[in-house]
Amino acid sequence: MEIVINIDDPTPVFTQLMEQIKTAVANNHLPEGTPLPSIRQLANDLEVNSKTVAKAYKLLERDNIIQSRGYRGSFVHPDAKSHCHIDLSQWTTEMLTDCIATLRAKGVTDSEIRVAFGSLMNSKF
Amino acid sequence: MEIVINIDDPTPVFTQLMEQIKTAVANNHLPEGTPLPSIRQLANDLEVNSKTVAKAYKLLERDNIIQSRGYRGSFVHPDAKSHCHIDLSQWTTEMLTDCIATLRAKGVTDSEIRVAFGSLMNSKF
DNA sequence: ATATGTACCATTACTACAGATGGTACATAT
DNA sequence: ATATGTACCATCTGTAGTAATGGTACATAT
Repeated sequence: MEIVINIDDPTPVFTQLMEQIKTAVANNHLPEGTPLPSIRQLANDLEVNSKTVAKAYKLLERDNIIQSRGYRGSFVHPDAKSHCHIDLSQWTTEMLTDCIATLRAKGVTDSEIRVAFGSLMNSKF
Repeated sequence: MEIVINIDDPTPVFTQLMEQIKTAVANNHLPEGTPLPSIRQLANDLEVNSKTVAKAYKLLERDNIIQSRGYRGSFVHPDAKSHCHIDLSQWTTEMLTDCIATLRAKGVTDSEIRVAFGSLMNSKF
């Protein structure tokens, strides 16, 4: 299992991490249950901040790609393969695309959409 | 017809303009067909930039509250009253609220929503 | 000439957020 | 002791958008 971080790549580090781990799971390079390097260990190896790795791990856990077991470490999720093709971000894009397209069709300005969106995201609900 | 701009109000000037004109139409202070002060004139009176007034007028025209007739000036839209209760911004808020709520319910991070939203708004489609 | 709406060009100040970094601390286990 | 994930605190840089300002110009009319 090799993870390579490309700093010249505009893609955020935590995203590169997620993608590579996800790909490794899909390609059977990381079978279900396989222990992953610890957050601190991986951060040290890749020379990135541990919070950055923690962020990637946290999102991967939310997507059911990996499992965190506290002091026991992190492992590939038992059903990782079936979940790693469920692209939540793609679904998010589709949802928003429809919504924005509808608004634009009604003549709502992009600026107005942005402002309304910003207000909604600020009011935590 | 009096329009007052409050600089201390965090509400943008062009928004204050829109609201007051809209309210005046709803309250019959500005009957359909009434000529509005010209963009430059109003900008001069209120001591704001003409582009700011133009922006308000443009949005009001999109909402069918007023009509611009080029060199002839701007007038209250013939069907202004029936349109001035159709709150496009409110409708926009409702659309986005639903969309965001759905995404959040699925566990999508606010940060992810923002990033996806930003990408979509940049790619002009 | 003068005035209308409109369409470009541009700049400035302000705000907000992402991404990443660093430090500290906790409970839990070996 | 050492290591695990995790949760706070914080700072910094870069980017991006809004709001508003200003200037110039155009076709169209009185």
